[in-house]
Amino acid sequence: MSKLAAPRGTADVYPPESARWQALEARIHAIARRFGYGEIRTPVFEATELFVRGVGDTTDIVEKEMYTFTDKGGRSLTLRPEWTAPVVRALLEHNLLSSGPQRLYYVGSFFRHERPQKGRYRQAHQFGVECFGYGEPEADVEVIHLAYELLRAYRIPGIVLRLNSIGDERDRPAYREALLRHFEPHRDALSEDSRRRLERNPLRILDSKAPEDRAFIANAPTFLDLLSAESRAHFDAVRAGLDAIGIPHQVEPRLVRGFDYYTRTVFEFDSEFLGSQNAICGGGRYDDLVRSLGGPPTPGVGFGLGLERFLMLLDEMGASAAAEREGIAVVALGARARKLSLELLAALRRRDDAGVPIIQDYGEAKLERQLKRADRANARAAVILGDDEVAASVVVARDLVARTQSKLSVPLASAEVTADEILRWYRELRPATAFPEAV
RNA sequence: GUGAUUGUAGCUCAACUGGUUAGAGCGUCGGCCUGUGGCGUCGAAGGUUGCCGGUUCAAGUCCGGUCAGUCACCCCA
Repeated sequence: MSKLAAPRGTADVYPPESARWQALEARIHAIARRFGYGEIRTPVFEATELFVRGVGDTTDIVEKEMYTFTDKGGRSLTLRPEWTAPVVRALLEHNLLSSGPQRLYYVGSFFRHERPQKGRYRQAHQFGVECFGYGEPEADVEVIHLAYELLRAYRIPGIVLRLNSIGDERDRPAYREALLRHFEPHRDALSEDSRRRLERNPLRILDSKAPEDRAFIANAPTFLDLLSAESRAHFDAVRAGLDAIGIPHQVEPRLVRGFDYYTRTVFEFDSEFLGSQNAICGGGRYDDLVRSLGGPPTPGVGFGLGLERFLMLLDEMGASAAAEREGIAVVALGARARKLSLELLAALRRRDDAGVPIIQDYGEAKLERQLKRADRANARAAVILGDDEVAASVVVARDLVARTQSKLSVPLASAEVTADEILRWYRELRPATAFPEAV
C-alpha cells in the first residue's frame, strides 16, 4: 500500500477502463458534430469573480464548493465548478457573438469540494453543450434532443426527462412573492434548511427532501400557475416540439436547479439506477447570463451531462462487454529474426493507418512465453519469425482466436512489403470498425 | 460541511471469545509438457494487517485520532 494516493474524490482511469472513456468520448464528438456543434476548450481555472457573478453568490456551489486559491500574483483563482460561465467569458473575450449564433460543446473535468459519494466526486467529467443566440423554443428542443440522442445511442433504460419552466426575469419577483406568502405562515414548521432558504432563495425550498417540508411543498403555488403569457407560450412550444420528434417527458412543477442563471426552461434526465445522485444530465435556458457578465443581451440554452454517472449506468445494464481481441504480436526467435523483426515492427507501425495495435515481447524468450504474452495482451494475431522462416523467406501468421495458422511468403529483405502482406492478411481476419465498441 | 459504515498480498476474501513465524483462491513470475498461447502439474516471489498513538504480559482483533473507500444528508454531473 503506497503512502501516496490520489486525493479524496479523485480517481485514476487506466486500461481497460480507459478504453470505455475513449469510446464514449468518440461517440460524444460524433453526435455533437451531427448537431453542428464545435468544440470549445477553456482553462481549467478562471478568476473566482467569474463564478461568483455567473453562478450566483448565494448558491451552494459558490458558498462552499469551490476550489479557490490565490496565485503568486495575489489573484484569486478557482478550478471551474461548472462550465457555462467560462464559455460565456470566452465568447465575450473573443467577441464571437458578433458573428451570429454559436453552437459549442465541451468535454472535460470540473471540480467541486464536496464529500464524495456514489456518483459524486471532487473531480468529475462532463459533456456539455451551449447554444447561444436563439431565444426560440426550437433551440431548447435541439439541445434536449442532442442529449437524448446520446442516451438513445446506448439504449439506456430507466431514464426520464423532467421538465419545468421557472419563468423569466420579469416573472420571477411575482413568484418569489407568492412563495413567501405561502411558506411564511408555516415558518416554524419548516426544516432548518428551508427556513434559511426562505431568506435567501425561496425557490429552493421546492427542492427540499425534508419530510417536514413535504406537506407545504405539495400545495405550494407552482410557477406554471403564474407564468407570463410569453413564458407560457415558450414552454408550450418546447413541449409540443418534444412531442413532435418523439421525446417523452414529464412536466415537473417543483423542478428547480442549483444555478441562479436559469430562466424559463429547466430540465433533467434522471435515472432510477443511480441512488440519490440520480441526475445524469441537467440543463436549461439562461437568457440573462450573457448580459449579466457584461455582454450584449443574448439568449442561451445548454446542458451538462456527467460522464461518470453515464458510465455507471452502462455498468448497471451490464454493458461491460469483454474487450475485443485486436492487433498483431510480432514474435521473433533467434538473433537473425530479432534483427529483422526490429524493422518489421517499425514498418507495421508506420504502414498502419487504421489503428491496429502492433506489439512485441522483446528479449530471448521462447515461443511459448511470447505467445502467452500475446494472448494476455489481447492480441488477435501473431506473426512468428524464427530461423526456419528466415531461411525460407516466410512468416507464420497465426490466428490466436481460431488457433490456426498459415505461412505467408514474404520478401523479408523489404520490411515495408512484408508489413503490407501481413496487414492484408490481418484485414481479412478482422475488418476495421468505425467505432470502438468496448463500452 | 454533518452522520453511519468499512480499511488484511495486485484482486476477492480467511484468521474461534485479543495468544506462537497472518492463510487461501485468482493473478504475476519460473520449471515440466523437446518451435505454439486459454488446460494440467510443480515451485517461487509478494503483507511493518491504511497511518499514528494508547490499553495489555500479548493487538490484524479493544480504544482514540488521522487518511481513504462506501452510503446517506446538504447539493448536484
